[in-house]
Parts: sequence; C-alpha cells; structure tokens
Amino acid sequence: MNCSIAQFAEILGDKWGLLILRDALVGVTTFSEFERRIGLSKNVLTERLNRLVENGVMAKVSTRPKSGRYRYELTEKGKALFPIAVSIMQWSDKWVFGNEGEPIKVVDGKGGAPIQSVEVIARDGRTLSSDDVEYRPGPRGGRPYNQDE
Amino acid sequence: MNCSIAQFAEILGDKWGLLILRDALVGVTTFSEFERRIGLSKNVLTERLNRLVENGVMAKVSTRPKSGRYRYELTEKGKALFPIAVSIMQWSDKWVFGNEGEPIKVVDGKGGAPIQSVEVIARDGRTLSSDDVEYRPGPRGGRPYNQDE
DNA sequence: TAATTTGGTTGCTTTAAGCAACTAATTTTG
DNA sequence: CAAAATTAGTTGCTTAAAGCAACCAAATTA
Repeated sequence: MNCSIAQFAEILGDKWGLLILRDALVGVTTFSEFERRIGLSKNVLTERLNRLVENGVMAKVSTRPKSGRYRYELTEKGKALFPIAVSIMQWSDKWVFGNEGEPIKVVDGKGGAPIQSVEVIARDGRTLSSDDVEYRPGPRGGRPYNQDE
Repeated sequence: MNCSIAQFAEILGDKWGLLILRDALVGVTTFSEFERRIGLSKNVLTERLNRLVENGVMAKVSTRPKSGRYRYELTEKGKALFPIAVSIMQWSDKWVFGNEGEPIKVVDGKGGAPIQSVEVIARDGRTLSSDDVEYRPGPRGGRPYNQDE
C-alpha cells in the first residue's frame, strides 16, 4: 500500500505493537518481561516480536551464546520511533487523562527537566496545526493518498 | 489501564483507526469516501467511526437536517492527533520507503515549503533521542509504566 | 420516473486472538 | 547437588473479531 501510515500500521499499528514499543523504550528486553508487563498471550507475543525483528525495528540477540536466553532490543530504526511514542503520550495525557494528571513523565536525562511538547514546525519556525498544511504528491507521485483503483 | 499509550491504543490503535485518521486529516468526511479509500467493510467502518465519535475524536454532523447524510469531522481533540500522524509519516518515509521517496509530502499551507522533522526537544532546545530521557512517575504516580499487579 | 448514491444492518464464513497445557533447556534456591 | 523455578517458546482448543455478500430505506441525480 502506497501510504506511509499504512506501512507503519502493518509493522506496529495495533495495540500490542504499541505496548511493546512503549516497554522497549523504557528498557524492557526479555520475552518474559514483555509478557508479564503487557499481559498478552505467549503465542501472540512471539508473533509480534518476530514481526518487529523481521521489519528491523528490534534485534534478537543471545545474552550468552548457546544459553537459549535472548534480549530483544530496539535497532536504530526502532529508536527512531521515539517521537511517535512521545507524541502519543502527550496527546493522551492532555486529552484523555486531562486534569487527572499523566501516569508517567518524560524528562531530560541531563538535569531532569520536562521536555517540550512535540509539534509540527514550519521551515520558518511557526507551529502548524492540521489546518495549516497541504498534502502534495511526493517523488513516488501519482495520485496522492490513494492506494488502489 | 494506567498508561497513556494504552489509552491511545484503545481509541485508534489499530490499522483502520490510523487510516481513518489519515483520511480525515486530508479532508475526507463522508462514510462512503472513507469506505472507498480505505477499503474496509461497512460494518467495521461503522464500528470504528462510532468509537471515534464516542471518544470525542470525531463528530458526526448532519449535512442538512433530516437528510440522512452526514459528515464525520475531526474535533479539536482529533485535530490534536496531527503531530502523531506527521511523525508516523516521517518515520515511514525515512525508514520504510527510504530512497524510494515518500508517497506524500506535507507542506506549509503558506508558501508550500516543506515542514521540519518532528522531534523531541528538551527545555533547553537540545534534540533528544530515546537514550537521552528518563521516565518518572507522574501525578497519578505509583509504579511507573506498570498496569497491573 | 428510474437508476444511483448514501449510510447503514443482518447473517454467514474465515481469520485472529485468548487460554491452558506442555516442553526442554537453564538458572536459581535450599 | 538435587529440586524448584524461570526462560522462551510450541501446540491444540475455544472464543472473539474481521471480511464478505446481500439487503434496505431514504435521498439524490439522470
């Protein structure tokens, strides 16, 4: 499907994929810890982790050779999902939790100051809302945002 | 579940939810146009749109009173998902499509210049990667990023 | 006036997810 | 050092969700 969002959705566009990403970002690496924290069945976790590995988002590495124990860790491609995760958290904190307050705070590792709100910024520095942009066909061109017909 | 990402996932954390958001952002409003562009079955589309309406992400408004024709449009809460959609597109463009080039370009409505890359910025202006942050329990506190036990 | 479009609903089939039991190494505990 | 527990799964069965096709009534277009 010739759509960036659809591509993302294929790789981790479901509940479990997003929760695996969340846990991976906070440092979870083992099969059993993902299982315990997320609370999904083993066969589904197996399938989802395999998909992430196949798509280069995570790497499966042996802790010690021949041990049968592994670490699942984010690749560079996986770590690049960080702004997506943060923007999701910020949206939820504001629009779902609201004045209840957020469950987790993301802070700068150096100094512990809160981070800025993730925003879409124009080349000239203006913050853009969804009404301020236009969509143009890219290099792959053709009809924009259409997948079939 | 006391987790911001899980809350988001409940509302539109699946393939169809993300594709509906994509289309809504580019201006799709009618049931039939969502159906045609996304290519999902009517019953699932009905259920998904209802969920988005129930959660305040979209509003269902009659085009003309008593006409039986509706527009599904993003609320303020829904439009606030914009940075998430853009960060997903940018990730996919870079890490999935790569040098093939992106299918769609998001440009500034004023002047048509490309937008900046969506990033996580510290209070002091530094761009932060996933290794540069820490996670602290928020006001809702308790154990961070744990939902059960 | 007839055909088409819109926005669905209903019923059936197929696919995916959840659950429990089992396994075979490996590691920890007494 | 033996027994228990943990890790990282697999297999089989059940239940929930998605896909598909047909159908429908009101409104719109030809």
